[in-house]
Amino acid sequence: MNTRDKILDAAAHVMRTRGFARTTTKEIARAAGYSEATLYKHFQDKTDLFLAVLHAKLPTFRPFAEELARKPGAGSLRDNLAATARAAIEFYRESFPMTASIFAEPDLLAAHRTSAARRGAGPHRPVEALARYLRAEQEAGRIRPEADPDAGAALLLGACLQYAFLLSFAQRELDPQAVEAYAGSLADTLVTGLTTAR
Amino acid sequence: MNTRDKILDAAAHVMRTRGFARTTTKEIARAAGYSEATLYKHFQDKTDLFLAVLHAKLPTFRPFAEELARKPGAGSLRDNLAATARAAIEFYRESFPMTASIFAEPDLLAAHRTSAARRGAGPHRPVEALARYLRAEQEAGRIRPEADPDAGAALLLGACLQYAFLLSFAQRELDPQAVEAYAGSLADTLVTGLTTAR
DNA sequence: TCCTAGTTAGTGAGTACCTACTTACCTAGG
DNA sequence: CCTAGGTAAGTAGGTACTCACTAACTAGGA
Repeated sequence: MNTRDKILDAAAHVMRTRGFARTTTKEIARAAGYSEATLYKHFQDKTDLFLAVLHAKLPTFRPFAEELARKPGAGSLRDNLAATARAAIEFYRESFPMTASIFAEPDLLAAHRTSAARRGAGPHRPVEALARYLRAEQEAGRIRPEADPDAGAALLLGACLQYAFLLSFAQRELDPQAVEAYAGSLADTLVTGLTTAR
Repeated sequence: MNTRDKILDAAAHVMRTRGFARTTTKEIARAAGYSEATLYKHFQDKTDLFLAVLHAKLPTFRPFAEELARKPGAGSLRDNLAATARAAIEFYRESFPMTASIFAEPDLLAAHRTSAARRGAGPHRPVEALARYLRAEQEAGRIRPEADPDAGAALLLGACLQYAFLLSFAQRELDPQAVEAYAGSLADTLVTGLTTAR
């Protein structure tokens, strides 16, 4: 692992523990095992370093979205949704602390938003992926035609985001059994809504 | 309005615009129209001031929760849920920037969590209020008995939280027409799920 | 095989600035 | 005269960032 990556690793670690705003260049340098001046050989300034950390270390939903794209027609709709909910809770749980803390720095938020948009990333992508899957199931006839796939996707993933938010707020760990039960009842409630005539 | 309240107002305003972490005592004092030293006549230190701001200025869901408690049996379930969604989006939209930015300061988050718990507030309260309403409707026979009111509440409010989150991230204003349509399709999707047999 | 010059990766010791917080003082009302 | 509310002018410590420097390695010409 080269120096730049070591610095990114250390910065991500310090950001997660000390919090975004309280992270100092001195602390990052010490955690990485280099001097402060070395940071500035590899990054223009602190903002540049933070954007690089966000780019490199924010978890991505892409692998699961790709799996979801292969699923229409296979497996039960309910189980697919429950699996999506479990993956989404983990995804949001991992990304939330870092994402939320960017809101403390409006300037950084703006910079991150533009750089993320340029890369085609963004927080709405999971919802879009799930909505695409639901539309495919709708065309395959497994979801009733009047249903709204966008609303369905927003409901399921919103509940997952909220779950992760509450866990972060309470500073609790994930309990796999509780997640399993929660994801299941979300899927049950949602599927019945999507598949049953009024 | 007394000095203390003026300071709280100014602090809340600066926190919203400059961001939580970047807010300085000097800036608050200037915005309030007092000297920096005056802040310390009214608050012990900066943390004490911030906790007071959070206590005084965080929006509350209580008025709407109370209205919701009077509703079971009156009006259509769908319209009640759509109204709840609209209120929740506004509530989350207002409280999210401040709430999320606390995550940048783990120490402050912990302090706020304990002080909020002591006052009986907390981010889970809206979900609980909605779940209580849904249970009442279930007992009144307007929701099928096998449905899970907790899951229903989590789905609806989660989607609203997510909507507010995305708006904050995109730094867009609320578009009442879009909110109306969004809340409606959420309620439609959810109600069908809660009221129809499989 | 040496000598030399350039490059790369890193650092110790600062600097200029900003921050939360304090002190000594003032002033008006009761 | 005392006290509550207010201030100007600090202080001590922390912050991002810079600069002059070193040591190790590389390339290439005589």
